Amino acid sequence: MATIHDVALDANVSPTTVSRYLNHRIELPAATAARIDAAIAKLDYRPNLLAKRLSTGRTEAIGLVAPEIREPFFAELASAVEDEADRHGYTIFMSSTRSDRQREIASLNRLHDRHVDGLIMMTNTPDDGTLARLIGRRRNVVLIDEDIPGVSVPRVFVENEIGAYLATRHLIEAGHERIAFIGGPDGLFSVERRRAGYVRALKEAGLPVRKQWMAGGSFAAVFSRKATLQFLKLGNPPTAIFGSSDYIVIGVLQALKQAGLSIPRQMSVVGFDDMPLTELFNPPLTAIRQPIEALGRQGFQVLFSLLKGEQPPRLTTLPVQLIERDSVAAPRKGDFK
Amino acid sequence: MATIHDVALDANVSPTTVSRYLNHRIELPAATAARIDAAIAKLDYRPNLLAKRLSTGRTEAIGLVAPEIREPFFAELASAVEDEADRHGYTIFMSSTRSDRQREIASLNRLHDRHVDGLIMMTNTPDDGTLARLIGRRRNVVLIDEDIPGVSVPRVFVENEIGAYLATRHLIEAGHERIAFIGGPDGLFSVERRRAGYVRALKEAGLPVRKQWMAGGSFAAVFSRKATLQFLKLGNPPTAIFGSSDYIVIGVLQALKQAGLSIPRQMSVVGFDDMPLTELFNPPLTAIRQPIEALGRQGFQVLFSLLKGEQPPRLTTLPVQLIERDSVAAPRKGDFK
DNA sequence: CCGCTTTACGAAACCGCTTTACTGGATTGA
DNA sequence: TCAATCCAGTAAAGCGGTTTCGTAAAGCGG
Repeated sequence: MATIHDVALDANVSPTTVSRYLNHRIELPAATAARIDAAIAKLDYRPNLLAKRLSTGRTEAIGLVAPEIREPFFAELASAVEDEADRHGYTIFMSSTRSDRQREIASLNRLHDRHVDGLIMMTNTPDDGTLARLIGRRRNVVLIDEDIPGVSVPRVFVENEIGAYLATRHLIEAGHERIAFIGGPDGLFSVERRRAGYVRALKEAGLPVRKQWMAGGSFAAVFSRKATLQFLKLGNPPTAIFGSSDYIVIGVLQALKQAGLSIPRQMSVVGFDDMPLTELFNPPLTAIRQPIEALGRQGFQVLFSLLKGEQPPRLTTLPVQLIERDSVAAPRKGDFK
Repeated sequence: MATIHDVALDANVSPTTVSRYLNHRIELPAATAARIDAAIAKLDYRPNLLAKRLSTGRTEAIGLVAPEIREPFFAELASAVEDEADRHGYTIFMSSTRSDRQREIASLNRLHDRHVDGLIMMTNTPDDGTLARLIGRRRNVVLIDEDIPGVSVPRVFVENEIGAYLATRHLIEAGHERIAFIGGPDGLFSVERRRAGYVRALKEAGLPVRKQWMAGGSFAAVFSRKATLQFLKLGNPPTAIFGSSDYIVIGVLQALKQAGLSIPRQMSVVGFDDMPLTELFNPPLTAIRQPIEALGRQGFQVLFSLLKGEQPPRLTTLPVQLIERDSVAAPRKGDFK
């Protein structure tokens, strides 16, 4: 394969000139430029990226760290990041952490190892400080979707509290008074915010906030399935469930199906995320839509400006939106139990 | 940051020795090894990957090229590849081609540019020879899921023909005699195979193969929706539809909903892929399951052996399986039209 | 004790690009 | 006309590893 030397030789200039010409660090007389262009074409020259990277110390790649890239929410987000990155000449490395601390740390170390120039990080397991400490030492990290307390890197979030408020109010407006909430892992920032929005809507409507109608602890579907079955056993079961993530709602759906309850006739359900394909669910899911695409693009933009040495905003908050489909109806008192 | 020189200095050996020790190309007396280990720990030395890559010419990264990584099928597959790659010390670059030839070519060029050591390639647009020519020049390419005629790289496919046969026979056994088939883009290998399986099942059962019950041309949901509505307008409409991909079935579902037909009472539907979440669809989808995970892992394995200079099998074919859910029932003659 | 093998390691070239510091000649301003 | 400036480049030193070739010293068999 041709190197920059071969091109230089053929064009009768020095490698320096070729390099600077290609990197737009010099303006050459048309004749010289033409000779170089001709040589490049003739030799089918392609700069050796490996050499370039060693020389510049930059990889023009960024890492995207998510709990599980195969899940629609993250897949969609990854796709947006990739597209935005591609348009700026960056490629992306993806890694799934399976919500495992060790894998999260390994991803962070990739940044340290110059695998990538920067990192867009998503986590959904509460940090005990390990992650915060590690991130504190790194430059060029952007946090997306979920906070890690104690770190000061730029963050891009959505309006979690408002979204939960909207969802809950939607249920209240449909006539529900017994509304359950299923959150995710305890201590997780977004979960707390969503719980806060739920509580605010209830209080505002003068409805009681009952501990037995609130569950949490994990995003796993098995968990929310159990929680839902728990709810159904109550003497005073909820008539609606707000799941603080669509994954949680999947478990809710499974539980209701298992219990033979029909949605929304016997139980109304609202999700959070509005991840792809939920409109094809049975029934099509009413949910708070996160601006997944915008989240990804903004995430890259913020990282990009960080890489350029700029000072991006410390916090970007993106709006959410209630998407009404068919999983919410008025409650039918005494319909069961 | 500490370099190999610093370590060498501290351990009182040469960089050569450190390098060879770290790459297991030499066996050192315990004392020397201990000195090196100590120096590494003390200086928190991490090999500069960029230098290593330039030096070896290897990146220990592979590319994964798919039409659209955000779609569940590819997301799942990507996840499997990533996991398998990770376990062998490889990282993966993903890119979505949006079924765009230019983007496919760009991905291939990444391999040429030493971005990656190898490529796992998926395409779903029939090739006019461009791709085949390009791939012919590249080493270390593995084709997954879909063929490109005229290339001789290793391939990993599923039993497309058998899968379609199973799906069709399943419908026949349920009592259907008017079974439609919606394929994907014309000329696509997997689509042809699936059509062949469909035809074989029909013929074997002595059922007629009718052109007006067969559609094709694209994987897009809008397309299959139109095709389905076409079917419904026939004087003699099918009572069951076999969609040669779950994406196609999504369009079918939309059309049937639009037409107010219930599944499976008025129309039975079978999909192909069994991508994640379709069990939550309305109704839960009966489909031929592709072994997505195995496809990804095998794909990596084959590429890996290619990278090691071995001769992997030219063709690996993985088995499929019929997953029965609730979208198939016996036809009810004269139920509509 | 001599020649040979093994052990333990090192010097230096190399991977291919970028970048800093510099130069010889042409142009310009005073 | 002479110094200053600009133009069009260049030589050479990195970047930080790997790898080839080689050697001094120790071990060993006869």
